[in-house]
Amino acid sequence: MSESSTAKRPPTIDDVLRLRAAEPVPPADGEAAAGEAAGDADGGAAPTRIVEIARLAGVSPITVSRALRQPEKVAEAKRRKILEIVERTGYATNPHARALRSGQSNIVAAFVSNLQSQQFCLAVQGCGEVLEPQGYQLMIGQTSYSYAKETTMIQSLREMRPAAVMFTGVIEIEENRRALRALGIPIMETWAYPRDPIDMLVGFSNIDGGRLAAEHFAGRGYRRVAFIGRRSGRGALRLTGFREGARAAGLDIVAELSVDRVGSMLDGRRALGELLARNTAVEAVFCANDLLAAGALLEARRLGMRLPDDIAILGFGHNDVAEELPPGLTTIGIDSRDLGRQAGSLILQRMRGETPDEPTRAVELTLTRRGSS
Amino acid sequence: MSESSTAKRPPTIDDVLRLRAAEPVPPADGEAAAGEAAGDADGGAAPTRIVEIARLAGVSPITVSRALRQPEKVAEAKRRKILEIVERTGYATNPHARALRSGQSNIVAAFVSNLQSQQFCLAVQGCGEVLEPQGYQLMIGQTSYSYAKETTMIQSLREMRPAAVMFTGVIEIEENRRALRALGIPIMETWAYPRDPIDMLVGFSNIDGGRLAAEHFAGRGYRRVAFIGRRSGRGALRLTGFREGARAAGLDIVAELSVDRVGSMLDGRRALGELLARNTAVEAVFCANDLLAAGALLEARRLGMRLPDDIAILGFGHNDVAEELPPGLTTIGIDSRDLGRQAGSLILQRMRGETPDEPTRAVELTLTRRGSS
DNA sequence: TTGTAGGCGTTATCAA
DNA sequence: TTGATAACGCCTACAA
Repeated sequence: MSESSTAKRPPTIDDVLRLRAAEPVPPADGEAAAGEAAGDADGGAAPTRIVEIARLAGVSPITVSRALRQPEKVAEAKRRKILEIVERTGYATNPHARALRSGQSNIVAAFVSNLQSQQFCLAVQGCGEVLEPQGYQLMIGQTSYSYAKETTMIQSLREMRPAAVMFTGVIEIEENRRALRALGIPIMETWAYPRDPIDMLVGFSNIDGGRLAAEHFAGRGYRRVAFIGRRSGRGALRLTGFREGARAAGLDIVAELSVDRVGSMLDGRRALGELLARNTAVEAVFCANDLLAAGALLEARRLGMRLPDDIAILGFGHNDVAEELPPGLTTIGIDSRDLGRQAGSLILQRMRGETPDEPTRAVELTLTRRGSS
Repeated sequence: MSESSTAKRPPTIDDVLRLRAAEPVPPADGEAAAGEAAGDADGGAAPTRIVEIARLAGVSPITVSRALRQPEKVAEAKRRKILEIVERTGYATNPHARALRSGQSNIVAAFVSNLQSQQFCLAVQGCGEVLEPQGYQLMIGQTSYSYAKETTMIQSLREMRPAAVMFTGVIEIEENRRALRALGIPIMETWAYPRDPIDMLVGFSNIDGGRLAAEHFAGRGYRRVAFIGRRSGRGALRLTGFREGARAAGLDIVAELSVDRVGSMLDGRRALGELLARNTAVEAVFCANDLLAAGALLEARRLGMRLPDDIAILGFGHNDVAEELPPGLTTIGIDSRDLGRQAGSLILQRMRGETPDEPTRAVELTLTRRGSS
């Protein structure tokens, strides 16, 4: 994009001004409190142990514990008094002591393939919305689409001892699947629809997504179509479905271009350039994700093509920035936040010892048509 | 963007196909292992207590503990043997027991203003890169630019008892600042340069950023300039600097448009439309963040304006998707991942009981010029 | 350099 | 419905 060079992909920097940010030098103040172990703040230090509450309430510690965890087992009056004291003093249970004794952590680990992905983050947010009000905390990690990293993270789960784990994806490596099962905690996979989820699943069929893309193209009257995407993971599934759909509808797949990275507009741009250079008279392109599609769309327009007449572009993933690009990107996707919420509520049920009657769920894929197709 | 309607902001959906994703129904398998407490997996269950390692190594538990935490205090041979056994058996320390006894958690809480922000996520990733190899785990929360949410989260920190906290922002509310100090743990603020950080800071001056914007416009010969951004938080600081710089350079600020949301292309688009409707003969617009700038840029081009001749646009934040938009967005920003790394290493020092000699650091602001200015 | 004794704060278990 | 007792697994303090 930089300058007018079109070949160079890493956007060259035309002009860089450097400025050492220097507001009037701040005194290295504020150090006072931090660093010490037990900051005692403003006098009214909150109690740190359950016995202190017990003393104030005139009951035994275990009763306070019950009032907090199983309120129904404590007499109305006592319970009210205890909770009032807890509230007033700002007492907070020590989660480490609790986890140690009960074997129940309040941490739920969430692994995203890529923290930069809007949709994955939305799913995690949705999951957090359900779990946090119940006192659980999400610990977020990134697998970076790397099996090695995934394996490392799963190892570290053994140390972390979370109450449950969720992934924005499915675990393919058998060894990792075994390791996860061995944790003996609820496991949530998402974003695909494998036959044999490890434990619970809120997913959708990427193959169906690809098929839907082909059907959409067929319905709009395009016949010469192409695919841009990764050849592994979900990209491969979307391609599989796209091929099936194309065959069924009698479309010609004139090219399948593979890219290495996920979420790269530049790769999409380059791939479209390459596709056009092949002179395949392609009419419509399905990109396995929205950022690739955004790159392709920008490149097409840069070359003076009109969408969708000269070429149609279809993305995947409901990325709202990409979809804003004129003339609007048609895209297939799911409601990621809702997926996250569903995942969260299943996890919650499982953590409570209930048995969800439907531990494997499918969410709806939708195609949103805009100007690009 | 939808259809050809230009007024409606929430992109209308032209056409929605629904498809119940239905791969061949998967057997609700995989349930087997999960749900139970102590999954005993494949026979070779890893030891869960330090005594088991001690027994295998023929030493006392405390020696194993030392070999793990303070290896230099254990004789070479014993240490090697112990670590070999730990490695081989896959023993993992129970973090809860450890935290309970030592008072040292291995959890670092990180709060981002918005999980959807590429730059904030990058900073968190950078911080994690430094902390994770040292055995710390990042727990990520979102404050949603809401003081109320911020207060709630800070409350929950009392329960969580992390080893340190980092924010992609600074804490303004005095009550929250007090509450944080009272935690007695290292606190890291970022993304601004206040005079009185709570504890540690890796930041930059948003005022300088605004000033830099004005200077850039002056240098390029624009005189009639405008601002689009929030009137609170960092947006307000950037505006302050922009005003100062404009005054110093003799520029006319012909308009200051405020938006309510952060990270909204639509708001940027609308604001630019409004600005142009005012007929102020504006030559250059500084948008307080890149997504606003992207919206403004798209709107300008939709109206057939050429950049930068008809209008120049300057963003803030180094968002790489926004900056890809033709003709390339000029933007001011920092290296967020590096900021995160610096923050991480300061936090690390503090957690180790060292006293960083420079607990308040400034990172470099850079202006990257592309086609839009 | 290694070990012994004991407690961190909570909750499971059993008894009243 | 409430309480006494003990134990979760580790590490601090002190001793050898």
